[in-house]
Amino acid sequence: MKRILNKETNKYLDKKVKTAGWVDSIRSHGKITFIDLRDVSGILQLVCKADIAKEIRPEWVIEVEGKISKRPNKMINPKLKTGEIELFIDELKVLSEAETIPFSIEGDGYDISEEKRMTHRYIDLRRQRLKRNITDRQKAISFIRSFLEEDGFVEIETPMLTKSTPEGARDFVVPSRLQAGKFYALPQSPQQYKQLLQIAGFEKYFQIARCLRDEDPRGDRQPEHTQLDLEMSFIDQEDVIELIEKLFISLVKKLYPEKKIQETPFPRITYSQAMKKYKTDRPDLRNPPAGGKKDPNLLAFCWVIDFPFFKKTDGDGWTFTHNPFSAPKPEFMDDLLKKKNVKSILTSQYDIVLNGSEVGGGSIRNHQSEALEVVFEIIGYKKQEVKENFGHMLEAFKYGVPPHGGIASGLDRLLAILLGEETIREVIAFPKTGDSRDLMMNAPSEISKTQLKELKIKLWEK
RNA sequence: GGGGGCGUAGAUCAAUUGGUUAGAUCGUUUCCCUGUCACGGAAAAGGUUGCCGGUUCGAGUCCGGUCGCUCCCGCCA
Repeated sequence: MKRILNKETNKYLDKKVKTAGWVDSIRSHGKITFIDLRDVSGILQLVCKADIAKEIRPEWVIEVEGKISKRPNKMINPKLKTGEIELFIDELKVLSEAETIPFSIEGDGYDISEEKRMTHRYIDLRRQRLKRNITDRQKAISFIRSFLEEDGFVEIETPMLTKSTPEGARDFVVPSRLQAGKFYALPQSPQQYKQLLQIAGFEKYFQIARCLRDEDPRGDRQPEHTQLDLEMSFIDQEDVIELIEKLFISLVKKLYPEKKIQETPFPRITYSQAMKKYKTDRPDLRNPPAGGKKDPNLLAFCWVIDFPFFKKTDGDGWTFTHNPFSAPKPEFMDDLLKKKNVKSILTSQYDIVLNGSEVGGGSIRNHQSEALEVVFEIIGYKKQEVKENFGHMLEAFKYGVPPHGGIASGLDRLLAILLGEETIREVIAFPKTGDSRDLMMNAPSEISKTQLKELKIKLWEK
């Protein structure tokens, strides 16, 4: 007999079926025993004589065959999808025994230490809340994919092994064996590749991209996170904003109909207004609720625009505030080329903020190589450094560059907000801890002397 | 790199401000129970109070160190 899912048993009234799963709970009443069987689709109540149930324990994996019967009217459980039926066990087979699990998977699990939850993440993921989070995540990503594909976007994978760049976040580096002494970097974002894909003529690119940064994590930051990354040619800021608003609004409408978006189109606020009025560049625009209690279903998106392009470094030089490949706003192009009024040059950068969290950012890119070179000059790169680090970009810019721009949106943060989670760890299947370790795999870990030798790496004495 | 918080049973916490044998709930084990669904009832097991040292007649409690966990600032184009 073929095994069916618990949720499918509804269709097999008075028929014999086979199901399998984990023993969620056992309620013994002497001569009769009830077992809640949990599988990916939900819970099914099994009924059997005492002696059959006596030899099993919670979290054991079992397979049962038996007849599906309607429950007596008074015994219907409205909380279960299969609450009107139950399975009378004819045969029970233990597929796997289980030790007592180290923490309870009943309830939301917020009060259990994350150290324990992370060490046994595969047990924590049995929890209903996390099952929902992870499957909802997939639904959202699936929605985004089909939305963009219908709009003519092509999803293109870009390399994980790439080149370290000097500015921005610290890179994770990977030693090269074949080029001993040299290192790849894991991508902080597919920024350069997606621009090169515009030069290649794909015009509408997107990717559900993993981005890696070797910086200290927080509740809303992990060493690796997932972005919706996209880039388009022959467009301006309005096109990107329009696309993202349409995407986010339809995503919320389709998957979270109970949520309401406070204002559409999303309000726009300049960086200087935001700093003046809210003292932050990611303001929470949710209207204060009447009763004093925040509405968990309220979503207040906004765009923050008109960021300064440059800021002073600790020394007396300049650095960029967001992205060196951004174009200045058109009216500042002249100042940029002449390196005049550097402090007041505004970038075409736009950030999208949801309930006080930055959930995306992008810009119209600087597609003229002379202007890009000036940016590098302002931030003090020597000609040689520019050639070494960005020579490939400047070279590519010689061969016909369409005006282009795009955005990247942090999906972990977006999902965490939509699912009402405090940290993005709750929407990631296997997250890292607050100090970037994987407690389950015990990573990072030391590598063997042989591996080090092959890579020609000598460890520093402590 | 800097700062804060925490470490007591398998889990989550308590212990009246230093005083008898370190408790509770959940979980676990055994027994009873034919309609439960967080079943119910009875009983039991389970602790080097993270570790080392100090103060004290006496330390889970105070002090120093150490290890571990956690959050925040810096950092994160």
